[in-house]
This record gives sequence, structure tokens and C-alpha cells, in this order.
Amino acid sequence: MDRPGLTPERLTRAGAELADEVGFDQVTVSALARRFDVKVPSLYSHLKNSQDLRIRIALFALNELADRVADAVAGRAGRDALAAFADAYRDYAREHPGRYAAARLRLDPETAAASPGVRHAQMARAILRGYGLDEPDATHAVRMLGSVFHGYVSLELAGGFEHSAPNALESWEWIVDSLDAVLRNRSTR
Amino acid sequence: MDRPGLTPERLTRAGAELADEVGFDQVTVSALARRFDVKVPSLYSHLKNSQDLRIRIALFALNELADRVADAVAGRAGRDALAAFADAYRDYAREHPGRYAAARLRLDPETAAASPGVRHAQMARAILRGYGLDEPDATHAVRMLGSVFHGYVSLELAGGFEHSAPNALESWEWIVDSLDAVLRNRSTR
DNA sequence: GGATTTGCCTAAAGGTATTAGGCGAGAGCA
DNA sequence: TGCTCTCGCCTAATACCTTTAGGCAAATCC
Repeated sequence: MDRPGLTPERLTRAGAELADEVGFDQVTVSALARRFDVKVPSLYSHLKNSQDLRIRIALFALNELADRVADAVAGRAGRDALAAFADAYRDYAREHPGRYAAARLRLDPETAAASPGVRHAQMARAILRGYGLDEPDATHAVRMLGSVFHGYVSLELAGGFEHSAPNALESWEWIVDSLDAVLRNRSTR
Repeated sequence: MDRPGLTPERLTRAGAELADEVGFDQVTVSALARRFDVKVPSLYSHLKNSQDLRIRIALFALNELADRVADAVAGRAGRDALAAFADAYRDYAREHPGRYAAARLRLDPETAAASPGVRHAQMARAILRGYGLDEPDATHAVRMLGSVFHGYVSLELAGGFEHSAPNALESWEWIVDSLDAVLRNRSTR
């Protein structure tokens, strides 16, 4: 009787893949057990419960996304950095819609504070340094960028831009341009 | 044996209330049956299934939100109209988080095309008329507004702005100002 | 007033989440 | 080599949600 070698890490990764295939809300302990060809209760030695699984997937996705964004913006500044950040964000969501949905899971404050989510905020601030914004403008700007990126990607993934011209990429570039213009205008320099 | 007088409309409205109380993803046929003090299968004479219930709640919420927005922007133009639109949107989401979540339910294309969602797009376009945008800028702008409003409200409802200064309202106003500035800049007039 | 329709009910099957407890295989030790 | 212990997956069982099939009684219609 071969043991499948379940670990929280393998389960999390498989859960992330499952999310991309069938949607994050279809990620279930049962489906994961089927994927490993084990019985459902076997997973409960490695996972606290169903919500624990979802949180692990969310943290996994946040980390992966933060890595991508960090990589994309490295060595860039100003408009370049903004566009790289934006594209990294959108591309990740398009490649991994289930993981992206997972990354939006509401985390309790302690978990969130210790999560890779803080890396995201730091990177957004780093990009804004190029625009010379003082507080509280910098915070407002971080929130605006987060809102636009998340909002656009959500609407695009939901199919909101599928059946009308112009295509989603054109609007995305127009919007990134607009954000760049706003930030330059807000600059105190 | 008094009959509770179930109808799809009453079930939908009660479902919307339930969503605001316990969250849209906790809205279940069982919970609704409990609320009416009837047995679960009784609801299946009035609802096709669980998904049908969710769709009805989504359409209900979309309609209600469109009414609110229409009311808010009536008689306004330019920056005034934009702010009224934005605030109506945000206020609805804060008052009715469950219904707001319902309104984000992904609808199949036919349902969406016949849904109150089209009213939303029309109202957004109406507001943009005041800014004198030609196509395709107008479409880009509609998408940008939708993204920002939806993104901001999602992040705020998820508690993203709770534990940091400045407060969510200040950022909201800063962002609406920024949008107004962008749109004025994009104007061909 | 009798037939029909309507509206909620019981019964039943299937899926997911979760806990409790069992059993066998491999690790450590003599 | 043989004993013990632990670990990892298993069976059993409970509970809740969804959905279908079919029954029964009250309301409605002629």
C-alpha cells in the first residue's frame, strides 16, 4: 500500500492548480482527496479544515504574485515601473484565475499582517517614490492603484469586456496612461 | 395549516436580506426555508435550484443599485454627477454588502444582456457625456470608472483600509477628484 | 358540492465537512 | 532478528445542504 506522501505544501500547490482549473470556490477537500486518490479524512492530518486549505492557497498565491511583480518592476522607475507592475498583476490573474481569486480571500487581521500582502503594499509605495508624492497623497495613490488593478482584472475575468470593442488590452493601456498622468499631476515636485 | 405564501419575489427579497446579514455565499436554500419556517423542498416549487436563487438575488440587487444611482445623478453633470455616481455606488455597497456581492455574480451572456447591468453602463456613459469624450476614449473611461469603483469598494468591504490612516472616505474623495481630472484632460473640447 | 389545482409535506439519495478510532508498515532499539 | 511505537491513511459515523419523486389537504373553479 503505497503512501501518497501528503504534505501541507503539496496539498496547497495541488489546491492552487485545482483552483485554476475549476475555480477557487470549487476547491474542496473532497476534490483534493480525489486528485491524490486518497480518502477525504486522510487530508485532515495535514489540514485543519476546509478554510485552512483556502487560506494556505491564498497565501501561496499572494507570495507567487508578489514574486512576479517584484521581478517585473526590478530596475524600472516612473511610468515604466507602473506599467510593469500593472502588467504583472494582470498577466498573473489571466494565467491563474483561480489563484488570483484565492489571493482576494479575506484574511483575518493577524494573518493578513503576517502575509505577503504587505509586500504588495511596499512595492506599490516603491513605485510611487518615482512620482514624488507626500503623505497622505502616497497612501491615497496606493489605494487608487490597488483599486484600479483589482477592479479591472476582476471585471475582465468576469467576462465584462468580452463582447464589446475596443479590446481589453487597449483599455488597460489607456487606463495605465491615465494613472501615470494623475500621479505626475499630483506630484509636489 | 397556514400557508406562508411563498413566491419567487418574496424569496428573492428575503434572500437579499439574508445575504446582507450573513454574506452572499452563506445564502442557501436551507437557510431561506428556515427563515420562512417551511421545509426545504417546498422552495423548489418556486425556485429552479440554488443557483436560480442566487441569480434572482443578483438581478434584484443590480436593479436596486441602478435605481439608486439613477436617482443620485439626476439633474447633475460633470464633476457633480461623477461624485454622485461614485457615492451612490459606494453607499449601496456599504449598506448592503451581501447584495453588492450578489451583484458581482457572473451571469451567463444572455442573462447579462437582458439584465439591469446594461442600465449601469448607460448611466456611466451619460455621466461621461459631460466630459466630451469621443470613442474609443468613452469606452475606456467607462471601464476605468467601473474598475475603480468596484475595486475600491471591494477592497474597502474586505477591510483593506481599516487599520491605517487616512480613513477610507478621504481616499475615496481623492480618487474621485483624480478621476475627474483625468477625464477633463482627456476631453477633446 | 365535486373535481381540479395549488402549495407544502414526507421520503430518499447523493455530495461535502468533520471527528473518532483502527490497523498496518516502517523506524528505532535491543 | 524480534519487539514496540509512531505515523499515515483507512473505515465508520454524524451532520448539513441539494435535489427529485410522490402524497395529501386546503383553496379554487364550475
